[in-house]
Amino acid sequence: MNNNSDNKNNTFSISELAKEFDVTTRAIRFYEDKGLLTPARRGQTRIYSPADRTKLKLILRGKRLGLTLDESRDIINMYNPGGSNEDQLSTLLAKIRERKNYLQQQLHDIEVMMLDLQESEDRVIDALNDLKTQ
Amino acid sequence: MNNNSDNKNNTFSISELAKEFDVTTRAIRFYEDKGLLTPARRGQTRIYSPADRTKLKLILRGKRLGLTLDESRDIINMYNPGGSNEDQLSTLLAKIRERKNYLQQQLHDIEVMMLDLQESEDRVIDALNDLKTQ
DNA sequence: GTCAAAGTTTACGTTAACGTAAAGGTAAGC
DNA sequence: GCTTACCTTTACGTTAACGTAAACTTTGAC
Repeated sequence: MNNNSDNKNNTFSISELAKEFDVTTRAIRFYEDKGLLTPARRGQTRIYSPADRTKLKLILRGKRLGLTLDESRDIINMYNPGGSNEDQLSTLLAKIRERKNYLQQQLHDIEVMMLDLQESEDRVIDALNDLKTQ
Repeated sequence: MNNNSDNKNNTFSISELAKEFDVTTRAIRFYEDKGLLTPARRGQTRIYSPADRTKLKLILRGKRLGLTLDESRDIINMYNPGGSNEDQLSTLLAKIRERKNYLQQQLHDIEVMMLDLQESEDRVIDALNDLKTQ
């Protein structure tokens, strides 16, 4: 056996995750600083579980949707109720629904922008054809 | 007639637009600094046409989708071919398609996140029901 | 043992997108 | 003429999300 960090238990090194998701290790450590990830350690070295990997995935998805890291952390926390107090649950429910509404708005924005771009594309294609059949 | 800036020709003052879209006048001027808007002037005062208003709308839509102002400017410029050179048109076409791909990715991200949030919402609702029927 | 690759911490630098004064011009209403 | 409301420019401040560099340790391969 020659290279890979972990062969049996499925865990990941920081550079493995960095490669897989095409981010820098600096970024991953930064997410940890901000409290979004809390990998285990073997000595000094960080060891990432599949759960950590999933969280990173969620973070990056959030980024693509224009969320801040704080917002992504909130969303990640939404996935496991945790505090079972009724007030907390209600607050959480409200947040979830607010998020869904925002996503709904984004969906609409994308639809409209897609249509606009499609029109632009059509016009550009027409213009190109005009040049060629000239 | 008592207040509004313009009664006949439909133009807008900076604060009118600021109110309508719920942004600050500072932000609107900033977009101008960055070359995204170029309103007419009456003396020093900025006067916005419906076209300017539309551009502002595009900018804000872009923001909601996580675009930078530079990217939004690019997109706005995509809407009118302008330079009719063939190379330019091809480049433009490529950009448009790249944008569409990105939006496609975002659509997928939203779908997935929506589903995840729906599951979370269901779980939270169940938890709340459990508390009440306890 | 040593060399390169990958890991670590600490810390200063950078960019985007405005916020927030400061200091002043202009026009309407009283 | 004075206030009030809205406009202007100039300019320094701020936050988020890392980049980049320095200085050091650990580890597998030869």
